[in-house]
Amino acid sequence: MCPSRPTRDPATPLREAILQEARTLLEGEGYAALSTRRIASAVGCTATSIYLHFKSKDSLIYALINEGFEELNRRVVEVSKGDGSALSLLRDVARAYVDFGLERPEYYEIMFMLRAEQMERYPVDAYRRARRSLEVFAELTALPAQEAARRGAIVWSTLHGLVSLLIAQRIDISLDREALIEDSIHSACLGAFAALPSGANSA
Amino acid sequence: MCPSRPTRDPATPLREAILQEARTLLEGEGYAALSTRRIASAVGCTATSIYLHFKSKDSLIYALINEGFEELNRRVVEVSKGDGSALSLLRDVARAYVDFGLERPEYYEIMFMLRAEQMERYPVDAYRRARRSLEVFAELTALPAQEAARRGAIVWSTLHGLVSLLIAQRIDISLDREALIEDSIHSACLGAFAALPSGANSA
DNA sequence: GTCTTACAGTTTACGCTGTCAACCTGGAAT
DNA sequence: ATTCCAGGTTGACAGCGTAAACTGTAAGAC
Repeated sequence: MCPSRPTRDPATPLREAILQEARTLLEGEGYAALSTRRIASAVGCTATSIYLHFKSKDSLIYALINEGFEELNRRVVEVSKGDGSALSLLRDVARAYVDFGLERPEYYEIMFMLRAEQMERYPVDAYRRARRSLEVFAELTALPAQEAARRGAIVWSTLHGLVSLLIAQRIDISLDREALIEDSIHSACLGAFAALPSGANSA
Repeated sequence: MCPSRPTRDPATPLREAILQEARTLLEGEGYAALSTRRIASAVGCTATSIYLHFKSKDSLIYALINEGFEELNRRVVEVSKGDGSALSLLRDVARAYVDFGLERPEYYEIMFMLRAEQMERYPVDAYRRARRSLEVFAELTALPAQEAARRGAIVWSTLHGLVSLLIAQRIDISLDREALIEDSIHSACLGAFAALPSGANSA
């Protein structure tokens, strides 16, 4: 009758409560603030209880990463279904990608800026699904598979460079941010369609 | 007369020995392996002794970051002094940047892929020097300052996207790596000189 | 109605991290 | 001879991820 510890709401199962708190913590204080003990104390359980529902801290993070990919995929695929020229569609999709990164920087960070090597192996099937957004870049080039894959990678890496540097606040703040984004997207799309040197050695 | 602990060589001062061991550890096992206790035990002193020579672990890392920037700057500035058209010079400089990242991935990681927010404030003067390489991108465009700065940022972010994704091994390994690099560099240089939408609102 | 089993938590503990405060020690200066 | 100090050590603290052992409780079987 005198619960010294903040007993949690038994209505929502613990797994969901943990995920919810992890989301809150990630969005509010960033990846660095995500610790099993902080999640547990906010949720009202012990740190080790998390391991009853997640194999490891990494696998909990992967659950969040998956949610991020679901939203990114949803946004990108939706925009890719619009009408217009391939170029203007690609531009819209690129814009959607950048917007996602800037609107949900904490999710972008765990999805794309975490060193993969030091994390447990990302489940293979999840990985396939995760890359869906990136395939859209390739498909929109309407090129043969191999060439398209390379062009898609170029577009993606260009946008990723922009987003990751903006998120990390490494870009000179005196620059006109919106103009930079617009120009970068334009440049990325150029890279998708322009004549490039390696055109010769594509199968 | 029976030194149970591996006594260090008193010829080299401790500060240099710590730095040397940090370099070795970084290059051999990556940033994640850099811990004060590992450095100390390899050097033959205690972890707290590191704080006699560095304000914090972060400031030790900054020393390594500075070394990285010195090498990058040296490479980039050297190449930028070559002769050839602005476009071909920019391409060479871009190549030098990418090569640095791929040849010294551990340094590239601490220089550009560490989240700055969670680190102590980077010393301002050091920061100015650090960005020297990036200014070269801007200068080579031979445009008015503000426009050049934006174009330089576009080139940089494009190359950074490529390098960081390659280092993190996030790019489909079935892609022809060399062709991807070549095309990306070409695309980045296009972005420096092509007509871009925001040309109107540059002062 | 009691015994068994399984689940869903907790407690405790281990080894790791960065860092601080207190202590020690040898040599130079007074 | 005494003092001072630079340059080290020891020990500790708070935090981390996580493994092992323990506990309470609910459902099923006899």
